[in-house]
Amino acid sequence: MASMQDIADRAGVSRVTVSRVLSNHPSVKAETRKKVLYWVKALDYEPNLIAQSLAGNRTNIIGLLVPEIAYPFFSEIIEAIENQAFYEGYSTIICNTRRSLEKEKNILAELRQRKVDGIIAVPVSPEKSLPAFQRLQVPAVMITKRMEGFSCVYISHYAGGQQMAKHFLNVGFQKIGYIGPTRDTTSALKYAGFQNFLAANRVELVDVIDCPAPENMNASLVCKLVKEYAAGPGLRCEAYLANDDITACEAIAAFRELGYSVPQDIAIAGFDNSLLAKEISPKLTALAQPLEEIGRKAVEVLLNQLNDHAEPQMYELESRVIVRESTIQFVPASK
Amino acid sequence: MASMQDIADRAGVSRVTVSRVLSNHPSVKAETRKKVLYWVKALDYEPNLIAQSLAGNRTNIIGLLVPEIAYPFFSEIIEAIENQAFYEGYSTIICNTRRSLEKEKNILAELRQRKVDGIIAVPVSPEKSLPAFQRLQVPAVMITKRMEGFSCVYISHYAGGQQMAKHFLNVGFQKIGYIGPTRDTTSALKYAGFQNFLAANRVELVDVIDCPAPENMNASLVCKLVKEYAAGPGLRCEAYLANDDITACEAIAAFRELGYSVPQDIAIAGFDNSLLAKEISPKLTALAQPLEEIGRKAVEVLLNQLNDHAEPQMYELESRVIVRESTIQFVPASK
DNA sequence: CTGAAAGCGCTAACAC
DNA sequence: GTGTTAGCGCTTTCAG
Repeated sequence: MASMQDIADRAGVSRVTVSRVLSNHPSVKAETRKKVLYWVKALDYEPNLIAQSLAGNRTNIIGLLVPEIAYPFFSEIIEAIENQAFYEGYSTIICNTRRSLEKEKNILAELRQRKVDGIIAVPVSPEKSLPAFQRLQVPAVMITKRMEGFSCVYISHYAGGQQMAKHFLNVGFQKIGYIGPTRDTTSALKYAGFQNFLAANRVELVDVIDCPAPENMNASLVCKLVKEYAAGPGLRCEAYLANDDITACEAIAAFRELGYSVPQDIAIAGFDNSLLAKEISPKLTALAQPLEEIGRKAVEVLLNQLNDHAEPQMYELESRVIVRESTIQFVPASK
Repeated sequence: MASMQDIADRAGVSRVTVSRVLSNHPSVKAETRKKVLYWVKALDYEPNLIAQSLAGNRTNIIGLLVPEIAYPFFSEIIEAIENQAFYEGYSTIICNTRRSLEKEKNILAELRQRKVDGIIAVPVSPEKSLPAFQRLQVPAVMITKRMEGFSCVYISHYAGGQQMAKHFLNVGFQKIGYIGPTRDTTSALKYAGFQNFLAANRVELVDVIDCPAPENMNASLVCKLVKEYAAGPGLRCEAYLANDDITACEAIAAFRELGYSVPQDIAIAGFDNSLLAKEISPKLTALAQPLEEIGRKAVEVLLNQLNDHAEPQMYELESRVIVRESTIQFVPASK
C-alpha cells in the first residue's frame, strides 16, 4: 500500500505537495502536479481515509438508527438514505435499536466514538430518547416522528388519519372501524385524526380493535387478536383502517380465515404504503408516506446542518391516499 | 472531549499507563489503575475510535454489499448480519450495488480506503465481480451465491428446486409450470433442479412463463407478462413454482385479475420465504432460505478469517419447503 | 509555488 | 510497574 510519502519520494517533492495535488489546491506548478499524478497512478496510490479522518476532523460517515431493518417501511427508507448519502459522498453505518432505549444509548455512544459526522434516526421514544441524543456533539435529524430540539422529517399522522377518513366517506362507508394501537405516539395521532374527521361528518367510529403494533415481525399476534374479536360479535363494520400495512395484511388474513373476503365483504386500508401494500392481493389501499422523499430530505437537511450550520427545523411532508383494490368493489373478469 | 493525555495529566501518570488501564493490561498497580479510572469517569472520557484504528490497524467495521436493500429477502439478511456484527463488536457499513458492476467497484474501493476489516457481499456477478473482489486486501465472504476463491454461505438452489418439485408431486399435481427467469445464475439452478426432479418422476414441465426477475422493485412487469401469457392459451397448469416470493405475489395478482383464485383454481409457490410469503393472503408456500442463519454464519465465517486466518471454504446451508395455504385446498370456515 | 514543523489521539517495543 | 520513544498517514499553519 503506497502512502503519500512513497509518492513524495519518487516524485522528489514533499508529502505536503502531494497532499496539495490530491486535494486540487491551486498553488501547485502544473509540471510538479503532473509528476506527482504520474506516480500516484504508477504506485496505484489510494488515500487512507482513517488517517484523513484523524487529521482532517471529518469522517464522511453518517449513522442511521432504525427500530428494525426488515420491515418494508423501514427498509425502503434505509434504501433511500443510503442512496442519497452515497451520492453526497457519505457512507452509512446502519444500526438497529430494536426499540430498546438501552441499545439506542449504546449505539449513540459508539457512533460518537467513531466520530461520525451526523446522525439520522427514528428515535425509540421522542421523550425518553432525548438525553441520549442531546449528548451527541454532532447534528442529528429525526425521521418519521417529531422530537423537539432537532430537525425532523415526517408526515402529519393526524392529517393522514383524516385523509383516510375522507376516503372512507367518499367511498360511502358508514360503519367504520379501526385496528391498531390507540395510544402509541404516532398511532394515537392517526387514530385521533381518523376519528375526529369522521365525527366532524357525523359518522361514529363503530369499532376499535385495539391491538399492539406488529413490532419486531411478531405480526401473527395481530391476526390472532383480530380473529378472536371478529369471531365474537361478528362483523359490525364495512371498512377498517389498520395502523400500518402489516396490520392490514394480518387483518385480511384474519377475516379470510373467518370466511370473509376483502373487499367484497369488508374493506381494509393500510398505512405507510410500503412494498406490502403493492404486492398483496387484493392490492392494498393505503396512506402513502413519501418514503423516498423522507430519506432524501433527511440527508439533505443533515448535510445543511453539517456544512452550513443551519438551524434545526421541522419538515412536514405531504402524505396522500393511494386507492387500490382493498377498499373498492372488485369485479373479477369472467373466466 | 477529554483525551488520554488529559487523563494522564490529572492522574499524574503517562498516556501509556492510561492506555494500559483501559485495555486491561495486567501490569498496572491496583492503586494507579484506580486513580486512572477515577479520572476516566470524572472527565467522562471516551476513546477516539479513529485514532485507535489508525494506530491499532483495525477498524472494527465490516462492509456489506447487497443488490438492493428494500426487498424483504435482502433486508432480512441485512438485519441478521447487522445484529450478529453488533453482537461481535463490529459496525456495519451498508452499501447498495444496485446490480451495477461499476458501482460495486467504486464501493469496494471506498471500503478499502476506509480500511474496513472485512466484507460480506452478494456479488453482482460471480464471474465479472471477481477482479474487484480480488483487489481487496481484506477477507470477504459471499452470501446467497457461490464465487470461487472466497468463502461462501448459501443454499443449493438446485436442491431447492428439487425440494419444491417433490412437494408438488406429493400434493398430487400433475400439470406443473414455472414462472421466472431460466438462465440467470441462481434461477437457472433452481429451474434445472425443479425440472429434473419432475422429469425423474416422469412428469413433464408443461409450461414455462419466462419473465425477468422483479429486480429493483419493478415488479409489475412480471404481473403484466403473466397476465398476457395466461390470457392467451388459458390455464394449462394446476400449479406453478415462481422464481421468488415477489414473482409469486405478482403471479397471484395476475391470475386473480383474470378471474382465477389461488389456491382453488391454481396453486402457486414462492422461493425465499421472505416476509412477503408470510403476510400475503393466501399465505404462500415457499422454499425457505434460512435468512437469519445465512447472516449469522456469514459474520462468523468472516471473523474466523479475520482473526484465525481460516481458509476460504464453502458453506451450503439446508433449505426446506414451508407449506402454507397457496398450494393446498383452502376451506373457508362457514360464516 | 514549495517545504519544514507540528499535531490529530492512540498503540506498541523497548527500557528503567 | 511505569515511562520514553516511535510511529500510524494525513492536514494545516507558517516560512521562505
